[in-house]
Amino acid sequence: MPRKANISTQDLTDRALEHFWENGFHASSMDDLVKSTGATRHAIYGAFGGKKQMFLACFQRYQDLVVSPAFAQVEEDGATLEQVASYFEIQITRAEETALPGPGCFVANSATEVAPHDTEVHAKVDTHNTRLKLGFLNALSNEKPDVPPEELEMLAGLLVVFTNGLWSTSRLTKDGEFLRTSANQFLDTIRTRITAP
Amino acid sequence: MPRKANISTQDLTDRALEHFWENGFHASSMDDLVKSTGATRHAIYGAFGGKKQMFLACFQRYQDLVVSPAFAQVEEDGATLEQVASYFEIQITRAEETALPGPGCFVANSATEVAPHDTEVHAKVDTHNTRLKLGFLNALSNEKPDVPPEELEMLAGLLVVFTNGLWSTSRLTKDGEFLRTSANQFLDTIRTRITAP
DNA sequence: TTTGATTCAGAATGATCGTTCTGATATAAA
DNA sequence: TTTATATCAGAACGATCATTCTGAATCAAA
Repeated sequence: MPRKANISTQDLTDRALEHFWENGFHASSMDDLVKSTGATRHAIYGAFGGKKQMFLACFQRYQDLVVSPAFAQVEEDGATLEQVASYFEIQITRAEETALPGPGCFVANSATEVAPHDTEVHAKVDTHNTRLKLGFLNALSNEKPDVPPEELEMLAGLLVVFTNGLWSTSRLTKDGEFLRTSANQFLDTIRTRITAP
Repeated sequence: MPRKANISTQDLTDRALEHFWENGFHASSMDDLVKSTGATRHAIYGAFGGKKQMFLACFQRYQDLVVSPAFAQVEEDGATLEQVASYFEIQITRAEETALPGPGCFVANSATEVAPHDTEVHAKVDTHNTRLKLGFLNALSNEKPDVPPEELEMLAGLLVVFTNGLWSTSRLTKDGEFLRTSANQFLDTIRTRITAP
């Protein structure tokens, strides 16, 4: 038998993330993960300690690899709804280039599959959603600083709800253009709302 | 004459539905289901044939017991966005009276947890979402018959996306009032959109 | 009552799970 | 080379899963 190549923990995490993302936590057995990562059980348990800890590492990796690169622009000082639109566009394009219907959002999936029965994952999902809301609020208050803060907060919450709905839908539809127009139309309704008297 | 069962199949389904709804498919073991339904394994396998078939029966029961009573009004001939608002109100109130964060929507949960790896469940989820979209389209076209049909269809799709987002959020937030205002504000933006030039 | 069918509670079964262990093999320093 | 360490492939382990089976208990009809 040919000996397996040594794999860095980061590569290992990347490959595990891909598998968890596609299949979820429960449907990913250690046998599957050994096969799809190309690592040995020894390497996996040495690097993470167990399946659950590997999953948490993948959660963090997803933030760094997928969420942050697309969402950082929304969190920047001068960001407006244009950056929010760009965030949606990036994610939808990525989904189109990968698969539709596709694996959706790793965090949103974890929210329904794992979080309800695991406090650690629940906390991580909460943190992510708070981050989204604060980012959206940043963009909204730059877009229209004169709108009352409580209304902007409400709209930021609305955007988080809609985002979750988008990823949910991306697991069922093969129509990327529908996701795109949904996002754009929704942003349009937000825009007209804060522009109207 | 066959002996009368201690638990009717419908009661059995109701109790199984409750457990599946709260815990999902993978986290519900047959041991759990035997305990929570009060039925024997013999009764369960006799009535359904297996875990998966019992789950599908619960899926149908959820439509009849939860979806239809709330959504039928949206599908009626004269329905407008007022009925859509009432649909959201009913579901949010039920969630508040049950638990928040709560089990969300059985269909939406199945969509992320089961559907991606099970064609039968996938088809049932698709059917449900199509039903939602057609209902919303019915209400929208009654509300403003003069708006171009393609725009109404787009808005109906938007409503489905938002609905999925709402149930997703209801699994994380304990703030029912936030769900309520989100739904109402979103409906408001839809209303102003089809009223504006 | 007796009989035969039916449902009971729970043990048995075989598969699969996450995790640990074993013995072989490669690598690096001497 | 020799030796020590690290990593390999994969078997072994105990727990748990869905499903089937067993024998006692219950019921309907004779």
